[in-house]
Amino acid sequence: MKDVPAAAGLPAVEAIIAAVRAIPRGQVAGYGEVARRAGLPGRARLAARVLSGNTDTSLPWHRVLRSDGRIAFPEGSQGFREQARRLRGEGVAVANGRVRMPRTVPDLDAEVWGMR
DNA sequence: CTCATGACTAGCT
DNA sequence: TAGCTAGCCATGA
Repeated sequence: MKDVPAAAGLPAVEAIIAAVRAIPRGQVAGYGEVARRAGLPGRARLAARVLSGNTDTSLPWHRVLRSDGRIAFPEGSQGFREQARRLRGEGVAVANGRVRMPRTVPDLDAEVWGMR
């Protein structure tokens, strides 16, 4: 595992931290999305690295998932269980290692009928 | 510079 | 939905 640059003042890292903090309770976001919001498009892996090195317990890292809505840890690992536990604690449904990602169609009818 | 390693993605089967 | 593959970014040996 590579170490995250200790310099806690790096803009990129801070931006990512801020982006993660910005995720509302009970909601989730992908690594790529977080990176993009931090002004770092295409740096999904950087976001992952930052989280892996993060130690701040107040950081809602558990709200960050992979693009397919799955937890980024290997199933059964401690990190995996911890993340799943925290998510459920916020009312997020976690089934078989994956989370219901906010599909563009929370309501199929509205989408089909062009209502919104 | 090249190679290896990730809490990653997107595309194809 | 599940597997595989190739591409990407950043870091360290």
